[in-house]
Amino acid sequence: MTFSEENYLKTIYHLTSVSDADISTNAIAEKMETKASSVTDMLKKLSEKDLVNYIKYQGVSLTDKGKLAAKMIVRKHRLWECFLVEKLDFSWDEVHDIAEQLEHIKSEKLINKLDDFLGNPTEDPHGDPIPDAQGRIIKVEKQLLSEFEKNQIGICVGVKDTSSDFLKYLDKQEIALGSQIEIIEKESFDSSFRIRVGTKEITISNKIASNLYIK
Amino acid sequence: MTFSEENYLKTIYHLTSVSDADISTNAIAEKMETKASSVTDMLKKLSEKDLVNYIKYQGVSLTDKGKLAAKMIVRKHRLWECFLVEKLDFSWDEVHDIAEQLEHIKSEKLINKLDDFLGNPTEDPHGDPIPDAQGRIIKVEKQLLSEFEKNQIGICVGVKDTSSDFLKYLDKQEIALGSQIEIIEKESFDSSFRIRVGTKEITISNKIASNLYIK
DNA sequence: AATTAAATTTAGACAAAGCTAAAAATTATA
DNA sequence: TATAATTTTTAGCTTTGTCTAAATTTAATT
Ligand SMILES: [Mn+2]
Ligand SMILES: [Mn+2]
Ligand SMILES: [Mn+2]
Ligand SMILES: [Mn+2]
Repeated sequence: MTFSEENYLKTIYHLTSVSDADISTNAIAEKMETKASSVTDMLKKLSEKDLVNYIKYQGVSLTDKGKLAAKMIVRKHRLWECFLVEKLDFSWDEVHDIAEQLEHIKSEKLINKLDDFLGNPTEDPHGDPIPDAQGRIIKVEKQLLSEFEKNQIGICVGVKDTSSDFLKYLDKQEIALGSQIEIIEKESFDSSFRIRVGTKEITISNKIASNLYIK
Repeated sequence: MTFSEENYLKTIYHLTSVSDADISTNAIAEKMETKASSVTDMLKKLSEKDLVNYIKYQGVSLTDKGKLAAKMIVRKHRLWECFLVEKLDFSWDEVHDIAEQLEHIKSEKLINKLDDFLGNPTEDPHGDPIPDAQGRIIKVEKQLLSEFEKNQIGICVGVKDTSSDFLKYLDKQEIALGSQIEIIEKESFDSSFRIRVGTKEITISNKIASNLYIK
């Protein structure tokens, strides 16, 4: 499988996890910053290899084979992110681009040994689940902070937006995975929040609250 | 720089280290298991980028820029091999092919952090030197076992042939980097050797002796 | 020196993956 | 329902890196 094929599978996998319905050509093109015509070409190719179910004009979905392949790429991506953060001391906003490269390294033995070396983690540095060697995922119950109400208390367990900018903002506010967050006030006008993180009280916009997963 | 360009540079670098003279198109083709015409095409491209000095029909050599680039790829290859052996517990005959992939990962920060994580090793699992971030190499004095004479004693510090088959043979004979080797007898008829490795006495062919570096 | 052999380059073709522009199908709207 | 807007596909072209076959250059041998 080529890098490009792997990237398409991964993108379809990620789009599926949010919408559930069949994925449109344009949605893939937009996410991958490529042209719809290129997507069509690749969908034919993936369909030929039985990795996706593709009907002209109707969108695509992953076959079981394609889904497993996608999960293995996600597994590699997230394990490498763990390695970079936990062993090489990278910060969580620096690892994604490097993992985008490392996820394409082909060696089952390597990834399984890496998994063991890291102590078989179930989540990556952004709180996202790591599929095991069989593609199984441990789902963790979590809600967006924006769905919380006044006086509720939770633990930050993940981020929805994993952009470097957002992660650096969280660092600045001293919000990390494991931080306790208490809703002090919810402003009805703009849906912003007054929250307590550890000992500090801060105000965050609704956009921020909509990208933080809490349990 | 593409994977392919990197592989050509690396090949030219390795061929240079044995012959010193300009490298021929055919030598590159043979080493890379490709066709001479493909090599010619790539040499033009590398020459255009000032990575090699290339004169039609006359062979190539690396420019300073090309040599440094090649060294950085070799650096990555050998550091990853160290990682695989020392941290992930691979054996020395399993790591080359995986390192062939990992050597193309682009991130200076990654490779320098990996270097630190490994304790800044100067040699890879096969006894080959690891260039530092500036491309400097610590040369170690070493001779082929085949050049040794009766009664001489030395330490195994490297292998010339790094094929899996040869490395597995050495494992079987319990010869590893650091093993003490004493020449008991040199058979003049076929240039085979009777040697002592640790407590054991074994006979090795000249071909074996010509692929073991001793200090 | 002339001829032959070997090495190297050129010419032309192909597959992968991308693009633009035009055609076709689907969806939305009047 | 007919028309317009949007989405998707097709057709044709480009780049990268490879190949085969033919042409050219260099090296080796009479
Ligand atoms: Mn990531
Ligand atoms: Mn992640
Ligand atoms: Mn190697
Ligand atoms: Mn090595």
